[in-house]
Amino acid sequence: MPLSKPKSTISDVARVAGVSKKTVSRVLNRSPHVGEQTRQRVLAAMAELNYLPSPQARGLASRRSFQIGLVYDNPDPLYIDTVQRGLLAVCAPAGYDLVVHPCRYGAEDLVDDVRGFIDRSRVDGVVILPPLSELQHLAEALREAGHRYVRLASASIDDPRHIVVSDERAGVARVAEYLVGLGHRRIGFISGPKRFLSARERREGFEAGLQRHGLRLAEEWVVEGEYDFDSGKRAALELLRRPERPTAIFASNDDMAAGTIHAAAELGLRVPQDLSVAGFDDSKLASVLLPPLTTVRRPVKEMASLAARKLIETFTGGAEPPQSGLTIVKPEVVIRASTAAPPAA
Amino acid sequence: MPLSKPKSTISDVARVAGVSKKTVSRVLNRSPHVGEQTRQRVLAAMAELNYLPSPQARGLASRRSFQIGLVYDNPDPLYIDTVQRGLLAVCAPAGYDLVVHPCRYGAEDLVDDVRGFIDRSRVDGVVILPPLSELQHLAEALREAGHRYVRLASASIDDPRHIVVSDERAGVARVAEYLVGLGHRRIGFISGPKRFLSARERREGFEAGLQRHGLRLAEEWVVEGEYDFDSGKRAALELLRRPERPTAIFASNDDMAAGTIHAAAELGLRVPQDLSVAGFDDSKLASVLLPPLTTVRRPVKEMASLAARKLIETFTGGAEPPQSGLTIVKPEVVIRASTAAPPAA
DNA sequence: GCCCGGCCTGACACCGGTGTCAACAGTACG
DNA sequence: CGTACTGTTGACACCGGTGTCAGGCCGGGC
Repeated sequence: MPLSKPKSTISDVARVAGVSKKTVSRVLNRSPHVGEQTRQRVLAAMAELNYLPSPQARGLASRRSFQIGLVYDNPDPLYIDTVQRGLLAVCAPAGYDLVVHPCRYGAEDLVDDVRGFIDRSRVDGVVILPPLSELQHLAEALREAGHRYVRLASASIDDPRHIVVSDERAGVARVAEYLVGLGHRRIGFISGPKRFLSARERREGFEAGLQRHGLRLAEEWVVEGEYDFDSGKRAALELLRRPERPTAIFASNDDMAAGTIHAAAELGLRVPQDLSVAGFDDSKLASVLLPPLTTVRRPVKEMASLAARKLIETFTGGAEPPQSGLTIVKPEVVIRASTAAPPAA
Repeated sequence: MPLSKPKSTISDVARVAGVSKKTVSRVLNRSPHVGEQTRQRVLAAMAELNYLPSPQARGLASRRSFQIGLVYDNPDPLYIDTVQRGLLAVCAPAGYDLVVHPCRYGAEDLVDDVRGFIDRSRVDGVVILPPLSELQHLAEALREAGHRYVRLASASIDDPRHIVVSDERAGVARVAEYLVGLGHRRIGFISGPKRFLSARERREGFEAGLQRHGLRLAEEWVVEGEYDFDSGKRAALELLRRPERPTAIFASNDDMAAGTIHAAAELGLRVPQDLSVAGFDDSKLASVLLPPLTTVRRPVKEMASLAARKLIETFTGGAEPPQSGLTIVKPEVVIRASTAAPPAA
């Protein structure tokens, strides 16, 4: 079987354009010190020969791979997919490819795994998604090894140049206010595992929202789940079997909110007439559930694009470009049919 | 900021081990013609220096990138995620990285886009997912360009060495038989867009299943959807508003099945008492829907692993290894609460 | 008219591996 | 004992770019 057609090289282009390899290289890298006519000749030669530079050769000589890595362990595939598209929206035009590296949050050798990935693949930098992005020691290990990275996270836990933050606190607070506004007073809260920063952020945001209306979240209205359907259902059943039943439940992600809806059905409660349910993520689930779920949407794709831009900036940007300060995006509440006013007492 | 620590190179290893670069290279590539003691010395030196070969240098010299590409345009993120993990399960141990390249099925310049991706990134080969994998002209263009690829598809449409097939016909046939076995006779069928091979395959499978019980699928029981929630809901409403209402509906994927459940709810029909609903994909939706959805599960991860294995085989395998014949996997029916016997007449 | 500095350009080494080919055992064979 | 292998090893060019540095050209200041 024939290999791919013989590709033309920089030398071919140089010959056709009547210049040196180095000058072609300069054109390739948009070096400013190239005469306009020369540039045009080179560009014409490139076009004529259908020239594409070899990333390996470029990488070898310049110690850059023109690839960035995505490091994650996230249970929500839609999130991953959206992030990948958001990254590529910036990477592709800039000539970068995306190499994916899923790994395990709880793994003993997580740090070695990630460092090994970067060292082996020679990606120019990595984007780290939550919950991995919350691991301070991971980030520090990478920093020490001299690797470039940008974290996506739910709160500011890093140098502004290495992080994109979604202000989940504010988003969740808004849901709390919305529920209170509907008239709810007995509101259950299903939290994520406390070991995750995101879980703590969401809880704090919820409390902040309640406080703004003079209410507070009593400890007994909080049950901890594991961010998955089953734990959400269990937590909801626990809340709903209390003598004084909540009229609304906020689950810290959509999977647990789905579990809550199932729990309600099991107890013969109608959503939203008897119980309002809200979630977090605006996952695919949310719109397809019955009833469709009120939830919080983070601009995931935009966050990813911002992260890619930040990362690429650190490669190309000469000095420290201070224009890229702390990047914060604001989630929004998506109101659907799973929430309504509480039943008349 | 310091760049990553100075990496050790093959020359360092050679010096420490007291051999030539070439011998180190041989050890690296598992060449059989290396003395056992020499090999040990080299391995020891590698370990001591914490040596990792540079993929760019390897790639430059050997015209291989040790990366494979994933080319797709699929609306189901869980599918993508599962495929990625299945590919990596094989790629990682073999020393390959995965570069992702989502693209648009309907795009004018799809072929150029994909070829451009391969040429620019220099991936050693690509895996193509449905529905892109159904595009004959894409595969042919790649073959002509001398690129390696493996397709994942729902029917055999290529040289066995370039495809992994899931026998969706058989899977759907089994659902049909299952519904008939429950006692259903008036069964609606929501098909995918006819332009997709997968859609046609599923329909044929369904008809085959019915025929096995002496039944046939009347044209008026078939409505075409677009594989998404809304079109599924519309199609179901159309079926359910007929004077002679179906007692069961098979939707060609889970999103449309979810739409069907919503349609039933809108018409005041209970699932499964008044209407049985079955889908296809076993997406995340399926288990979380209320009621949970009877559906068809393809072993997606395994398919992806097989595809990766096939692809890598074509790089390394010397001659044509005939052992890798046509690879067919069988989907299975997952029975959940959305299906039951039809209501008594 | 001369010198200086800035802008363009090219020669050449080098990045870190692999392919080719030849040299050098050691062994079996005639 | 010479010959022909087979198996192991190294020298060296080369893959296709980039970094360094030097040189030629030009305009402006003295």
